[in-house]
Amino acid sequence: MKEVRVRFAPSPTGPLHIGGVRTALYNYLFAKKNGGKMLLRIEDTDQTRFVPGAEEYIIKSLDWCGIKFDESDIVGGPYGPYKQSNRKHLYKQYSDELIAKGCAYYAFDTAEELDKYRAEAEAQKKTFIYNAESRKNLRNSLTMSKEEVDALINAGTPYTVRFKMPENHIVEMHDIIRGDIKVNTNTLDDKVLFKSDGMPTYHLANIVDDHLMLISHVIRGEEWLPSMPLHVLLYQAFGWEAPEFAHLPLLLKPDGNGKLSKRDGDRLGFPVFPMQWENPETHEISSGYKQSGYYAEAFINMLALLGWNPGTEQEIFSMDELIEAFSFDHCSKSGARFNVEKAKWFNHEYLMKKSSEEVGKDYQAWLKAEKNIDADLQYVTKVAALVKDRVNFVKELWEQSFFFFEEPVTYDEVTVKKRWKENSAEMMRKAAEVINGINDFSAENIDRTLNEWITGNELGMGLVMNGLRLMLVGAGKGPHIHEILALLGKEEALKRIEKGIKALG
RNA sequence: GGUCUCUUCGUCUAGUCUGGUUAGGACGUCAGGUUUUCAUCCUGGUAACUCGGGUUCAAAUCCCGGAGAGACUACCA
Repeated sequence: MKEVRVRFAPSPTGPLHIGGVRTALYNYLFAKKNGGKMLLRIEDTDQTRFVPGAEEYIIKSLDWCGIKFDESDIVGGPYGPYKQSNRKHLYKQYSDELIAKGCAYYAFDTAEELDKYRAEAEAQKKTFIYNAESRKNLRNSLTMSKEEVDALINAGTPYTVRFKMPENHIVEMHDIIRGDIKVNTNTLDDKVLFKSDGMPTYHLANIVDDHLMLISHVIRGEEWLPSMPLHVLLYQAFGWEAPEFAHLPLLLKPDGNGKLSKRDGDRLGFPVFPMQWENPETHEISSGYKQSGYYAEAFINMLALLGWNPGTEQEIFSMDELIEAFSFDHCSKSGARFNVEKAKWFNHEYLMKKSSEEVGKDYQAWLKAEKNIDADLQYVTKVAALVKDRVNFVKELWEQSFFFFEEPVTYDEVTVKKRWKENSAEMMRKAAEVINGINDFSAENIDRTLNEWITGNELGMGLVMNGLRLMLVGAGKGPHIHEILALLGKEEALKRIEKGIKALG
């Protein structure tokens, strides 16, 4: 097998959404699995759709995901430049070559004229197609004399170059995921290859660049399947060997129908973008996985399993494990509906696997940023160790551990009603005495001492423990009492008990 | 409308090539257990082969036909 070379080729027309990230991921996994190269090519042939910051956003996002390129304008490479606007000068000769070979022709129809034809056809419930039939009646180099054409071009008349689609020819193609596909060229149209603004269209630039960059496998979304015949025909017209194709299933909306779009995210309460994006024009902010608290590893793991499976029951994969396991044999053909709950579960799994130190560090930063609390790292790490298994995200840690950072201000009404009995106050005074008497204030020792005291005096475990919880936490939740006591320290604990007794009486 | 693609639990999917499974797993959900609390966790349950024909002793799996869904249908990618 020849060297595997794949590319991810986004258009910088906005932020990359998770479908695009997955396409990049599968390209990356396939390349690495096969010891090949992965390159990034920016396809910015449409100058009217340029969005400032989009290219930088794409690069930063993929970097966060851990998808690294072997060749790009950033890291360099022997086939650059890797941005099509910087390759502009390359394309015209190929368009000329096709015309010389009789595979393409000049067309002088203006955009307005074509719009008019489409509107007229639509009025009769028909579709206007620029093809072998209609091109006979349109203004192009197939209907005009050479002199006429030369005169128009020399006069600077705008023109496009169109592919001359062969008539009644069956294009036989093979897709790695979908198998054999046949299409009759009569259903296809004469696509524009070269625009009147001097830029190639996607179709031309894509084929030329893939050829020049020695791409072996084209791995892209299913939305490209309809242009596959044109692309195959272009390779044939040039006399080039075509790469292999793999068209990936689409990512669908979690509700309703259709493919996932940029607007779905914040409408349904989950991000569609890897990282937060601010629209440079409207300054509207779209949320991102990173900012929502997802770990990149969890995000990638979740995305990898949307449309691919290992064939085993393993679900948690590191990037290296994904590379090892990846194969198109286990890619599905049908679109995958995105599921937020499962995404959260993945993050939960990764959060549990992380060390308390790591989670503690993130939580410490969160506390500073969100609550303006300067917490000691050692202390936060201990808190994280106690509660990290209970949440999906670092930001949810607060809900489970706020009482380690601030004393209770209110006491949960339902819990008070249920747990605070007539003799509770008296019991808490006694408990405070016992706690005050503990010298070795370790969780184990507190646990033992409290247990001995309660069982020895037949006081009722629930009465004492639930009462203490109310004093220390202000609610009926949290880790074991002895753990809370040990972390809070004797002084703080006693203070809270005293305060609680006063408050609840 | 036309062309192409797709179709297994609510969702992601295994199984289809090489017919014979109690159609498996995960998320969700429900129940139970653990826990002095809440959560986590553990155990169990729930729930699917798009429909109709055909071939066969036997069809999710092979064949034919319908239905539904999606993508594309720009001098956008």
